[in-house]
Amino acid sequence: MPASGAVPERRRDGVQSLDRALDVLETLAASGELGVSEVAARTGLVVSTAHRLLAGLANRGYVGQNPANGRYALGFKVLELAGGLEVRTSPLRAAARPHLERVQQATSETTNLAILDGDQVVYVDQVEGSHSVRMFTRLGSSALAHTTGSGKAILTHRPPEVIEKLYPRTREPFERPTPRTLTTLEALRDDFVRIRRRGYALDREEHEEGVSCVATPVFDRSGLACGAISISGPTARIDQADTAALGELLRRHAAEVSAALGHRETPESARSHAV
Amino acid sequence: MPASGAVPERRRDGVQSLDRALDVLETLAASGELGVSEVAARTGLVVSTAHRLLAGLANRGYVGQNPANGRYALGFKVLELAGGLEVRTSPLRAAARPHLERVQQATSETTNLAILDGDQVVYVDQVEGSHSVRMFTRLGSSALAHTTGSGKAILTHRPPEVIEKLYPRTREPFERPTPRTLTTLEALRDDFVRIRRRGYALDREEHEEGVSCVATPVFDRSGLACGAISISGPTARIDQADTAALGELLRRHAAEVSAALGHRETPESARSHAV
DNA sequence: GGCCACCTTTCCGCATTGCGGAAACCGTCT
DNA sequence: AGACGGTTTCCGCAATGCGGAAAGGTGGCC
Repeated sequence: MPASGAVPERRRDGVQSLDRALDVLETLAASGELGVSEVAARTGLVVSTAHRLLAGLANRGYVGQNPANGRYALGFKVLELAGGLEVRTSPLRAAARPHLERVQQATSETTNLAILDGDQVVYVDQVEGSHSVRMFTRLGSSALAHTTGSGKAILTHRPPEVIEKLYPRTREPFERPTPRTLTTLEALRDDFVRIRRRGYALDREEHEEGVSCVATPVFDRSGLACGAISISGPTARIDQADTAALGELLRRHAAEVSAALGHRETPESARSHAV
Repeated sequence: MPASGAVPERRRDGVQSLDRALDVLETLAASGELGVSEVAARTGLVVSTAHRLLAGLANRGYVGQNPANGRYALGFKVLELAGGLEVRTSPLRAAARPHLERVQQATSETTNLAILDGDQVVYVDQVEGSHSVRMFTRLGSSALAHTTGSGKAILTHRPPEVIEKLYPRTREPFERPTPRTLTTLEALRDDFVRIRRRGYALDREEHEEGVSCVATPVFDRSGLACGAISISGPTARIDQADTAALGELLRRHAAEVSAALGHRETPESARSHAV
């Protein structure tokens, strides 16, 4: 592009065709089945480029084409990739699964298993609640750790220097999806103290208006808080329930999950890692 | 590339950088954590290219870099992609999950939920057996349908013209991972008849030496065989068990899963779709 | 039944993009 | 310290992928 008067401005990170292909995949993941031109419209690509990328992804099985209408959707090869990740979360998931189910049965609410990835939590497993109005977190989705019960439950047991690196004062106020979100390091630290005292973390509409969540951390054999299990649902219902009882229920199950992972329960182990 | 004497041979399908990036992802999925140079070695790329692709993937969260040693591994963003697929398998998985667990408890063997994708089956859920020697199928992995119990169970209920398109005589002998694999359309059809009579499919080391499998199809509300549930384990153990009883167990559970999906159980519905 | 409109797919010349050799950088082990 | 194994950055060259446009399909409307 001769670019009349503009500065060339050559950005040197990212590979264009790869970036665009990932846009295409994410678009399909979000929207289900789409035609080439729809993909092009949503990604801002021209159709011929969208088509080339889709064809390339289809060759490899990452997208599939409906033979009836020629439209494209995510292919099952992406599951295989996820399977590669799974080996890393597998012991945790295996240990937590039955407990998620029991907690779900006891409360009828959606229960989740989350892990920490940088400053985000990733939901790696869940059992859906039985209420007609229930939480729906897509598996594999992520959220800012400081805005969620699970995130705060895990962060509480990270050493302070890690916290300071993740949440430097210079970044205040932290991103704020709702008015109740904690936006300063001090507010977070205060909450960590409360969480440690109570034994469970609470999120009352800090991540999303109308939804609340109770969460407790899970520890692996090295004593690291490697994940968290949580109950989430409409604030009205969570408020109505005895949150202390929910917290206690989660704590008991979390302790069993930790034990299954080889964590030795010493009364202060949770505390020692906390400070 | 001046390419001394060779024919240019410009292949026009596939986007080079995308293809290579997918190679990188698949390598990481298969191997876990790798350094740049290891990735380069395994994919046949030069290190600078491998690094560029890894950096591009890392920008988007599809790979993560261990800050300690600089090595790369799959990132959690791939889970999010898989979550996009999940919405398509979700009702099936939700309906089948409890039954997989019960079958696993009753038999102590690994139980799987598989769907058909072209001529392959994809394992979309599983409950691991409790034996110390047990089947390990990675979630999201796929296998040639004609070599597996689940695949044959589903194919049995596909119309003959679909079967003929998938398995044309011209492709005989079909791919053959073990000596017992069925390699002709006729052999497959004979097996379909047996499967219909018995009510369950059997795979005695047709997919992998030493492992056998019993499987039954699951039907959705439109009467389509949308998946299969199966038990798999070492041939010795499967043989020792009463395969007819295993088949019957699976049939009962498969019927319940089908019912949960809205399939109306008419005695000949299975048969009518079969022929 | 035939035309039209919209969609997917293919084509091809141009220059932008990504390639890869080589050099810089960084930490560890001897 | 020095050397080695690794990651990361740099940069000129041309192969690669870009996108406008045309071709090929399909279904819906008159």
